Amino acid sequence: MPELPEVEAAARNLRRWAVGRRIEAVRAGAGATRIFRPASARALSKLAGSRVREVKRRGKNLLLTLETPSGPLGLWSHLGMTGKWLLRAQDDPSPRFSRLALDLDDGTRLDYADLRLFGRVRLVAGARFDELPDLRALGPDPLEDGIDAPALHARFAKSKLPVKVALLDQRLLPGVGNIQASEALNRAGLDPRRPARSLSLAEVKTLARAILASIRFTLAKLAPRGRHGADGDIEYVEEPGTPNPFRVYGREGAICPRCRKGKIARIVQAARATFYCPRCQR
DNA sequence: ACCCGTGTTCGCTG
DNA sequence: TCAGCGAACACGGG
Repeated sequence: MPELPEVEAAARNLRRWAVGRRIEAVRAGAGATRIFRPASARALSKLAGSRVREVKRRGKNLLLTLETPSGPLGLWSHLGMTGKWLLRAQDDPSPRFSRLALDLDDGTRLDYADLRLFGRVRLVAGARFDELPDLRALGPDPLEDGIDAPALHARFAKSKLPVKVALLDQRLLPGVGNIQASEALNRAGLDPRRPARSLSLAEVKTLARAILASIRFTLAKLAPRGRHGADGDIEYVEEPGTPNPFRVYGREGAICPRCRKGKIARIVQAARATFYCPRCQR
């Protein structure tokens, strides 16, 4: 479920699992050529023998810095819709849909698994992430840098899009996705159909607080999901059958958690589902 | 069988 | 040049 909170959880996992570890072997799974760029065997081999130095996150992007004999190497990972980094013992089989497997020097193996293949993993020469246009275009990260409400208000003033759709623009607020947009607008009491340009500065400030609250709320629900195995330090993040952790997303027909009177409605905006309370979101 | 899905990118239009 | 729109990507789950 990769929006900012899930990607942040992935970044924390990767730090615990891999920082300081040496990558001893690399294996490409089915579909690797689709997610891994460049997909050549030579590019893959650059990973072997490197050591993981640092894991950062910007929006939904994971930025790993590896140290190779010939200097720093960047590994940029975007989870798409269904991407996950998972840790296994090297003796255990890879998870389903593993596309890339990295054997670490402590007997564990990092697997990048991705059912739908919308995720991407790519090498960045010299770990110079700042030189990549797609990354440079991203606005400040809400969790790391906070939200500059006046700046967001100024950007909204130029947009003809409904505020819910405008929130998905990663150049404004990287990391906010379809779920967090619905969640934050409900918390803020704002109608997702309103033109972004119609929001007052006070409303944008309320929305900014709501976005941070929603991200932190979701992150707190994700954090306890890591587990220690009985006889080792392997931690699994997957938790099948967990209940819907969201307040309005996926809850069409439920009583609104904000006003406790309206019923959550589902509408479609820009071909994506939006959940909101028609009674209290104005 | 049909519809839906946490994200991004591409081609087209105005 | 660019904001906005719809389709495309891929494949399992309900």
